[in-house]
Amino acid sequence: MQTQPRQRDAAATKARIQEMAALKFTESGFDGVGIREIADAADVNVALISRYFGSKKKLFTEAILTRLSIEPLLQGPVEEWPETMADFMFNKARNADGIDPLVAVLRSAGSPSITPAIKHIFEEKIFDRLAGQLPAPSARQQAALIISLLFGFDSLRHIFGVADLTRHDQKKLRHQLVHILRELTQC
Amino acid sequence: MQTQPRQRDAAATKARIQEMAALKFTESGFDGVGIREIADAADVNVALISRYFGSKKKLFTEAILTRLSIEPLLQGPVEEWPETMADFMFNKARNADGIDPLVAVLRSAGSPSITPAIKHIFEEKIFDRLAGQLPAPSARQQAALIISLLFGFDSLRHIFGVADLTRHDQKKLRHQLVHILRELTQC
DNA sequence: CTGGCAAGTAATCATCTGTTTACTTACGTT
DNA sequence: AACGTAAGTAAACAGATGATTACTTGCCAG
Repeated sequence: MQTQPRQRDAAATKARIQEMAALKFTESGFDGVGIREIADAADVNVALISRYFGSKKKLFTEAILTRLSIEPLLQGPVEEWPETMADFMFNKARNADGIDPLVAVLRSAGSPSITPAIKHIFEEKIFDRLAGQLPAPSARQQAALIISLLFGFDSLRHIFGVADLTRHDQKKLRHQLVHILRELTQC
Repeated sequence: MQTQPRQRDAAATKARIQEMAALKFTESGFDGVGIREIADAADVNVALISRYFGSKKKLFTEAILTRLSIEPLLQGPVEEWPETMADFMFNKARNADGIDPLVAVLRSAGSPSITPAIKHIFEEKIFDRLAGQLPAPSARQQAALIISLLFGFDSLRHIFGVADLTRHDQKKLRHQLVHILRELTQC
């Protein structure tokens, strides 16, 4: 029995690589996955990764960093942001495809080769973005604390898997989170 | 010219390895450093690492995880904790020896081989410890949010190097941090 | 039908990984 | 002074890493 000759579609192949890369990077961070692993998951030859993306680093940038955005949290008026943010944090079935750029970034915090890129994109697309939309005078400090809280919360839940944050009766926790976020967006 | 014959002192050598390992792990996380790099920094033969610590993983445990403690934050009465915590976060010139277990852990979040160990030690020595000392009814949720904030704050400052958190005029930021921590330890 | 370009492949590159081997040599005990 | 234990060393292990090579093959324009 001969294997079916592969259909050729560069665009689709590149997209498939990017998708599986995003998934794998989410699961294991930048250093935790090899390009062979990604290639296998995408059912693609290893050499194509270098061909289409140049390097593993650039693949990470295209697959993860470009998906990083705080925009979903800034819908509606400022007063509603705490609720929106809490929802976002708890509904991190987000795409249901297992891809989570923030988790990928947190898991890649120890990879010296990409932290500069992370820092850059992060300041530009997350920090400045949030600080710019906050009305209050000390917007930058507020933004810093808000993001600290959300980042740390995500770390505890998804990276270190703290049980108390993973439980199902999260009403009280959610309530407290909203309360604190309200405090942080106002004062 | 012949190199001086090396003095022999197993205890001192082991201590030197552990110290330099702690430093290197702080700088680059678990996957970011090779044992040869650590051995060179400690001016020691690579094989001695395996001999004295068994494996890189165990070295990480002994060098980093055992130094991880929340105790310094829980001095004095609960009312003073916010100040103490803020101080601790800002004074992270801590030992001045460049070793920072928390940073090392954050930078190692993407290394699947040690995250279970991190999680265990962390829940035992950080989370349960804090939750147990908080007086309020929903102590565990509060503990979770406090640690989220502190972890995220540390990430932003030391891993992603957000400029606004690294500045020198941190009075206002410190004030806000204390304010939020007070809110988190009381309500 | 047929060239040619581009998509896909297998094999190999050099380097690095953590760990272990067999060996040499320093130091305390007798 | 001789010896044995243990500290330290150099070399090599086997496997994985990211990247590149020279090659085959599918597909579309002419």
